[in-house]
Amino acid sequence: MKNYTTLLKENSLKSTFQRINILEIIGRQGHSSVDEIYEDIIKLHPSISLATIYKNILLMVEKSVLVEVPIAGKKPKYELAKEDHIHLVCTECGAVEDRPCHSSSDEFFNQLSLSANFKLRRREVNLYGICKECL
Amino acid sequence: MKNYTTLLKENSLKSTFQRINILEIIGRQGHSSVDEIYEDIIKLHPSISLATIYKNILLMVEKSVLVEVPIAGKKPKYELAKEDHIHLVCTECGAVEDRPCHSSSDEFFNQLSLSANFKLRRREVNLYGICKECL
DNA sequence: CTGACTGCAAACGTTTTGCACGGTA
DNA sequence: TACCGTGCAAAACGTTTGCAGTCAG
Repeated sequence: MKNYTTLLKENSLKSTFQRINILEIIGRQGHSSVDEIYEDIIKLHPSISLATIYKNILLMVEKSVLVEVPIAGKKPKYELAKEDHIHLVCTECGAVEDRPCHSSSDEFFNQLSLSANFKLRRREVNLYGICKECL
Repeated sequence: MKNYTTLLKENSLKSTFQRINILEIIGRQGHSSVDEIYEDIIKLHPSISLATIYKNILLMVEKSVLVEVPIAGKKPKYELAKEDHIHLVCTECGAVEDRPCHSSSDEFFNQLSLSANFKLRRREVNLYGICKECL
């Protein structure tokens, strides 16, 4: 487990109770929406403001501490920045699972970008379907 | 060019001026947000209601005539349902360009889903970066 | 000690809803 | 003609903002 205080400081953000908690929740849940974070955090810190969560998520996405994961038909989720991976998104229960990438498709995406004169910054692969729990 | 009246009827939707126009705009622009559709449609049909656009987009997504394309940090766009493809999303100007898929990465996604006991329904690949016009 | 961060409440923009009217099949 | 679809206005919702007080460094 990563030290979140250090992570924040490396990105010139002050280490506050609120931020640490947001990061811990996302770290634990894997992928969280603003609401899921809020629901979870008020258990420990009942006076936290939703606005604080919004402000911090915005800030941490800007600083690339967090990554937004947009999901068709749902509110976006947020995850800790980490190496590229694939999302399996369950359209029944909303769960999101990570899977490792595949070097040959990555290479294909690179080539494709190159040939389109496109400066690639981020890849996003979401596979929508029904997870094994929901089947 | 597809006949939109037929497309609507095949999906048991009545063919109205408003729906035809929404489909034509999306067909012409490729990928459109609600606002872009609205801005464009009021030129021809100044009395159209935004609510009508929302209702119809929702309906046509349900009927799989349209597909929602969620985009990190932006409002979602909508495209006509068609065969799988890849999106090049420019983070400068917001343009979205389509590119054909690659059978070997498709095969990888199928295998991955199979091994995860995941019933795959839809693939979504977005590559974020800077397009050649913006470079 | 000082600037950055927080909580609150109000403001804002977007999306949804209910209803009376109008248009398609 | 019977329903489905539309436009309008209001309501609901999610997100952002400004500000006064607080806290981390």
